[in-house]
Amino acid sequence: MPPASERELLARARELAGYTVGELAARLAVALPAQSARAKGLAGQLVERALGASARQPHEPDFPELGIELKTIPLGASGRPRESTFVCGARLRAMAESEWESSEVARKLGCVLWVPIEAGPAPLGARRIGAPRLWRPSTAQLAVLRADWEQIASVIGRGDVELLDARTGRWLQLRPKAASSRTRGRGIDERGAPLRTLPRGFYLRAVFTAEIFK
Amino acid sequence: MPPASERELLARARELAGYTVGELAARLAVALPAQSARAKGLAGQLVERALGASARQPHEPDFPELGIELKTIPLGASGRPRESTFVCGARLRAMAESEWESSEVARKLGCVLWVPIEAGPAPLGARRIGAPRLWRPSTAQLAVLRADWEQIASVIGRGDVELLDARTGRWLQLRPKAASSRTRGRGIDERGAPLRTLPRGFYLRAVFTAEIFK
DNA sequence: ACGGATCCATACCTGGATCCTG
DNA sequence: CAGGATCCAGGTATGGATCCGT
Repeated sequence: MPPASERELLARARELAGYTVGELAARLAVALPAQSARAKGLAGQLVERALGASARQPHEPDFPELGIELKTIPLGASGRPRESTFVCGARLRAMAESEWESSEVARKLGCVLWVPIEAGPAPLGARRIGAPRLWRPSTAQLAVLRADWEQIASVIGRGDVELLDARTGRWLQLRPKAASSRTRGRGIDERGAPLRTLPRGFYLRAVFTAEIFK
Repeated sequence: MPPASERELLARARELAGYTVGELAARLAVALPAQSARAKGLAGQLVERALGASARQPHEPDFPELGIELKTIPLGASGRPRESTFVCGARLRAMAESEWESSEVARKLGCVLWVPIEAGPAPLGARRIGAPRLWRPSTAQLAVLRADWEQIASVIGRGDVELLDARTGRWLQLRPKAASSRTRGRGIDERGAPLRTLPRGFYLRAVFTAEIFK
């Protein structure tokens, strides 16, 4: 079921291009909610299944053997991304001991298969899947992403996550990642003591992913 | 919905006595599985709901305001318990810093409302709920429970949980508490390093609970 | 008889992302 | 426009206990 090679993965992804999300859902026998707000991550999960992404352990890329991460991304009529892209959850307690090279962000972004999906206002079922793009960051891109990550990680590592907001970082940012603003996860404060705080995640700004789709 | 006093809780529990589990399930609009092996904790959950146990945070007793823990217990025709009683899960990593006075076992056992339920072989739906008993351990009982707990906790605290088995402890024992023997939870080894091991829980032996129902 | 194994319900967490005001 | 808020699916952890082979 999982693709045996990068080549096979790409071939499968190309076959999806042109189909609508509704057609894909029907093929996988999945019902689409009527309101798109009720289906936020659904298209991404359908594409995962269609491409044979493995049931993975947390922190693993979608295709562990290939080291490839899958991301769907909504493109507007202009061909530009309409939303930022979620990269991964931020593990606040472990951030102080993390380094860029071994970070989850670096591993997730090392190689990404982007699958564009037509953005609204069309109903989700009518939106078309686009041509996939396999991307590895350039040296210049990596340098910026790393600088953004290191800035954010150092603040979190000091226990000052509450001082950060989504304005930090040129291309990579930290934003809430939770069911609601009342959700609490585990972090650490300035003294290293346990702290219940809003869970956060790393996101790529749309201005950056637009570069990839230029 | 939660009882306002010990008196009110006991009154509610007395009203349940004499009903069958099937009658209680019907009143709460819950279906009983045909095989009793598929319904292991169900009677306990039905009684919780019938008595108004609060949706609690983990580590809290069932009735936090009253400091009372609810336990159902299967009694055979002889009036003796047919099973051991689960007390609470063992938090292997935190055990080294725990003390009996503030332990979850001591808090759970400080005051227990026992609700007997007729044991098999009758089908679950036909088993009758018995007369409740509000129990606080005697000084002598507490001393033994504490000694058992301290013996077990010291071994866990050393990181030697793998050396323990259910034979340790006169009245309180440690046994597996998991979906299967392959399940793994978080513990620590002799050096304090993280260890994935079988989750365990504290249980009261039936020879002990038999004392309470003498 | 009892030590080890297992079963259900429900809450919580994580990964999939997009929604929605000011 | 974009920062902050939110929504679903699926897996894991926990609390409710009893099952069952030796």
